[in-house]
Amino acid sequence: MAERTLRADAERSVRAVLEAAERVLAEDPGASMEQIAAAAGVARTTIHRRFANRQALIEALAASAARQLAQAVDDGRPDTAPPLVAMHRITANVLQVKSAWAFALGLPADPNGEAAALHQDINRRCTVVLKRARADGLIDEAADLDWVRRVYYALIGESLHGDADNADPDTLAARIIDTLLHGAGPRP
Amino acid sequence: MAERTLRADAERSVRAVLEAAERVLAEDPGASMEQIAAAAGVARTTIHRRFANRQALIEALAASAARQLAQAVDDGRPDTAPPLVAMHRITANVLQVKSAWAFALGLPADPNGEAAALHQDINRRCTVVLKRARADGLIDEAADLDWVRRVYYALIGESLHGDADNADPDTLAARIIDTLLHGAGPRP
DNA sequence: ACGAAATGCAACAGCCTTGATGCAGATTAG
DNA sequence: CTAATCTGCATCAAGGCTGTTGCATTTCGT
Repeated sequence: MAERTLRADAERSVRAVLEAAERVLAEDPGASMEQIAAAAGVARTTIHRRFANRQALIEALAASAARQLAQAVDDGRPDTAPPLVAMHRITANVLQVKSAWAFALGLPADPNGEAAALHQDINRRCTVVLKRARADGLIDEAADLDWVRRVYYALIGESLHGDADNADPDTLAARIIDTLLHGAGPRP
Repeated sequence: MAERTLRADAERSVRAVLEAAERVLAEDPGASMEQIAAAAGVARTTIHRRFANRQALIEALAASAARQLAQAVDDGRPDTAPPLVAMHRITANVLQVKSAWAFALGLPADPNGEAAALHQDINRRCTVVLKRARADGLIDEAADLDWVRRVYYALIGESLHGDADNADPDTLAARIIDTLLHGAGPRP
């Protein structure tokens, strides 16, 4: 993992390839290295110099995206901010990262890969926030927190499908949390 | 569309191929025709006799699955049964179909294909049920029904990810509808 | 039982993709 | 500036997948 420091231009190439891979593969998961290289403005051989296999590229892509997602969660201060505030900030942050790396984050995580560990860590932090929310009376005592977390993820994922929809992350986040906590039923 | 009546064994082959395609492609969307043929217990050439292209096979798969999904919705009597009953029955039915044809139903629908029309029809029926539920006071007057429908779909999709989970469709359906209507917040 | 339909098998050509290699020129670090 | 690094380009071999065809054999419909 600890690759010797790359030269500046090489690092730029790697980033360009990863971003191009996200764009191209999102539209066609079976796209060729050639297509990815073209989208990155790079020769195909350059990709092969940095990533041995197609799979190596994919794993690097997944790991990169997972790191950004973990950062997005951390930025919301899940351990210290008031639960409702943390949930809102985290949701808004995650929405942005997920919309930019939808393909990479939807990848089946290799159990021994870096991405899997990161996702597990994210799950932990998410559960922490939910527990704190429950302690504050925001979530029902009897609720199955694992199910709540899965519903939360699903709501985030669904929010991203709305294309030209209201693209403001804060508005979307508000709706997600409102739906998560209160559902669609009539308000008192 | 109106293919001349196939002989009984031919029809069996087609079914076997579609079921095998669902199984194989769900695990590896890039799997070869050879793998699908093997899983179907059929020679690769037989597939090519019934489906000109790989794409033709995929479209047929999507259409077949969409038909079953539409049937599952219809079986819940969305127009006549009491909204809550219809929602529960439809959800349970859909869960079963979706778990059996997850890959095919997740396929990007060709706008001019049969599958797209069916999905549109399903959306319509779903909206009808939701409107009836709102008229009965089950859903808030101010709720955005389009969002509610999308959340409903997302909850169904999420429920299928739980593998060896509680596999009883009725239990899962009950949780889905409860979450959709009330969320995770504290109960009165 | 008879003819039509369907299947398996083998073989083929065409195409695309993957990796690898060598080399000349551009870019960067110190 | 100078040497190391990086890149583009051209090329190559190997392998896999697709779609098709011909023929012998089995299965079905009536």
